[in-house]
Amino acid sequence: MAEDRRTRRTRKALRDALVGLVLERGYASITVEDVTERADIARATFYSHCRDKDDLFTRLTKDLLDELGARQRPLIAENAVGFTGKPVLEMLRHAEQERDLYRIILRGEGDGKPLRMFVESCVRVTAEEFRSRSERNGVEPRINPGLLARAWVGEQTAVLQWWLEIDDPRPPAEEVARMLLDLAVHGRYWASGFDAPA
Amino acid sequence: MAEDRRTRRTRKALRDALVGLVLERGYASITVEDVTERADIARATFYSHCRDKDDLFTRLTKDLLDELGARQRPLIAENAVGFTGKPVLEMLRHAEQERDLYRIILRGEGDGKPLRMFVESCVRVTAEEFRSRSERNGVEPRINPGLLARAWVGEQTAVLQWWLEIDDPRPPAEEVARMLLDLAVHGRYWASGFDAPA
DNA sequence: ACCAATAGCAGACAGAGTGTTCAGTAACTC
DNA sequence: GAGTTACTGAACACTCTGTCTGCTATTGGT
Repeated sequence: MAEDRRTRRTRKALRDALVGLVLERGYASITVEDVTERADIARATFYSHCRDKDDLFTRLTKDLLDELGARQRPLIAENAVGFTGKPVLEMLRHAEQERDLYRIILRGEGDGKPLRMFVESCVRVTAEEFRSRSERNGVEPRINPGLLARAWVGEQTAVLQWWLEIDDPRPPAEEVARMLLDLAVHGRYWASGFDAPA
Repeated sequence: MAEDRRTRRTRKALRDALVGLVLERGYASITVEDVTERADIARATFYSHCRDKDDLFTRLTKDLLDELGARQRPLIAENAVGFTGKPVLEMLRHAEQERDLYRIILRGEGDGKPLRMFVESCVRVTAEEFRSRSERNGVEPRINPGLLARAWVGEQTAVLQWWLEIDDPRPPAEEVARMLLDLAVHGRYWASGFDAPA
């Protein structure tokens, strides 16, 4: 038996209501009643789906991460050989589709819990990617691998957030991915316009 | 007339109580009464100092940023010539002194508002630094300057957070600063152990 | 087309937390 | 020491939470 149509409709309505309201007014200031009212759902029904507001937000985040993971997985294998930049590009595309949910997560709504889930998930993937690339190419990292992974994820996350908050003519995902790749390969010094390392 | 001693004591107690509690239980789950109880202050007194919990947290963040700004300002001028890495090092030192407050801000507590204040402040400083360095050295950035500043701040922030959450033998601030500088100059490709750009 | 299962509804409930007020008491500054 | 000011403790109405109730209407399976 597939999921009941009513359940599907309700979950979708709750999701849209939460995302929209958080985007407009901020997570802390919205009540469960605000959500149910916008979703056009009885308050009691809310509680038959989630324990509370946090629980709803956490589920949405988890689903998003699962979906992102599924889309990135096939690209990560080939990326382990050289830097293809494909996993990042895929993330940018996914983020553009799910823009509003990404925005509220990246803003740190919900006391940063969803953001931490997001970052942790990226770090796991990245650390594994780095490790397998090192091994495959027989090279040793020159700086602390923990720091390296965090730095890269931090860079991605910050750029992603910046990019998603631009609303009118956003640079295309491909261009942003290319800039991130340039930054990775040549460093910030080069990117600022300098030619030789200090 | 200097600030009343009672006021000073109360503010300090509120600060310590808030920071401690948020660190232990998370921002959303603590009440004003929790704070006043730990601070050993009447609840009414709380409201004579701040409008609400958010207001208190925001003030603490603002004060922290002012202090950080004051410490970095003299170092930024000389950094505009070459990359000295001194402003970053100063931030690391400041963060180590004010570790717990930094930690809760960086975690995104308070729906990420303090974190956004922090990031925005860093971006302002960084963008200005980049701009003046370009001008002084007659070079043009090779990639979008907005992205560049965000990426650098994102990297710093992520590393800072990672570093502050390590509790036992934290690598010294100087070492972390050096790694960040290496990353900036040579890029992540080099840092992973590869020799030549792809 | 029907029927059992189940999702959703409206409304009521106690309990917790908020933000304000106020008269009384202590501590501080000068 | 006198006058000012900060803190106290208790009470207030209010909002939001999370749970529970009996009732209704959709739904998926056969």
